[in-house]
Amino acid sequence: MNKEFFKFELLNICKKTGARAGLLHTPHGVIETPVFMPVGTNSTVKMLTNHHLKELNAQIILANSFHLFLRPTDTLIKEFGGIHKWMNYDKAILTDSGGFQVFSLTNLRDIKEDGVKFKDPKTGTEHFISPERSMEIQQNIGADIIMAFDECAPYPCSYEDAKVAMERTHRWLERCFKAHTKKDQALFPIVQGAFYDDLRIESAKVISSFDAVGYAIGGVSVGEPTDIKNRIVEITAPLLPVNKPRYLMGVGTPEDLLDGVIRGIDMFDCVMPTRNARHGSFFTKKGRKIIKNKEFEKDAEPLEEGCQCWTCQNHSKAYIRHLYRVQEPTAATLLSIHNIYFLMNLMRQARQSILNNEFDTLYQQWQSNLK
RNA sequence: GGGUAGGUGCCCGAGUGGCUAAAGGGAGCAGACUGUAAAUCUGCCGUUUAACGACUACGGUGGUUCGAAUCCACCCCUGCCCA
Repeated sequence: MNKEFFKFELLNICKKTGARAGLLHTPHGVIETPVFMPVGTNSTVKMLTNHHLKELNAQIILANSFHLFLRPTDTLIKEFGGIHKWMNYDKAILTDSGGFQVFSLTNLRDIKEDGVKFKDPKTGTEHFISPERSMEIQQNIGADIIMAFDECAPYPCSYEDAKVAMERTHRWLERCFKAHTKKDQALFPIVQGAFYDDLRIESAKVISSFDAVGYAIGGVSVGEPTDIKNRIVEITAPLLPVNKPRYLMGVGTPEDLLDGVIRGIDMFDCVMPTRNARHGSFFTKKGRKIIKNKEFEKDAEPLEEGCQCWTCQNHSKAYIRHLYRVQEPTAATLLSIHNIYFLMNLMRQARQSILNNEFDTLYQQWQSNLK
């Protein structure tokens, strides 16, 4: 165990909702939960610099070991003294294992018991990643939190396929823990089981039997309806150790985050704020908006009234719309800042309301905002 | 004045007798995106109609033909070359 490096303090469980607020201590700072973690696949949050991340007060970001293994290679990052030195970033970093690529690179991979054969999407070069190899890669990269190498099943998915993927994930988890030796890195196991309640329950139990710093729920937001996602989280989360952080992988929209928090989730990540920013849309309390739309042509107001993000403090919708339409990359930067701030700020507000035992009020407020 | 290349929908541009409301871009309008193969992808885009359809359209006018953006005649305009 990594008790000298990691500690989770569960500060409060909202009396009305069961939502949780806590502190996760890492070798690179304390993370206030619930938290939204921006995704920086290639060791940068797309369109942003470390300066932006500091301004946003990001406490932890993600990177992807599969992508970094291909380029610049994990060994190069190790030569540079690990990912924190590599990208000159001193806050916490989490790397995904490559498990999600097992799911998303459908036509470029071949899953076997030993591991997965992948083709580099850019060059076609074939590579092999096993649980042991994933651990080695992630230990070379050197993030604070590393993820188990799992198999994420698609939606929809037959019971048989879901079961096979889940059981393999469990066997791989055993191998991950055996291969994981660095004490200053926390290895999070991942619950699978697709959208079958009994599989999820079984997986949650198996995963919980491993002594870990935190636990993740994977395999959601792969195209399923919201109510199914919520049901899965609802039956899975309570089966995970109470006094450990719970990470819902790949989620999501502002509403998804609140849906997760109220079901006892502490950590989230999603590409949505940054990808949608690059594609021209931004979050508001009244839902997602598209900056290129004509309605914003002469709109002198910020993206969101009262928003304290740097973008909203400095620029109008009309200006950002113009930048987007003439394909100035700065538009994507400005929208990324806003979107990430929006989700991080939502989690800050959630945290405060949980500490006050009134998360229900915030939750209901959001529901009515959207109507 | 002579020669030559051309004039196509908002713009660029393909098309040289029917399969053409007319390829493909761009612009415009709208939409999608959930552990990032994504600064990407999708739909609409002459007028009218809910739609079927109807109407108008390939510089202009006239002609050949069952049928013309495409062939013929004359005219107008533009680029380039020579005087």
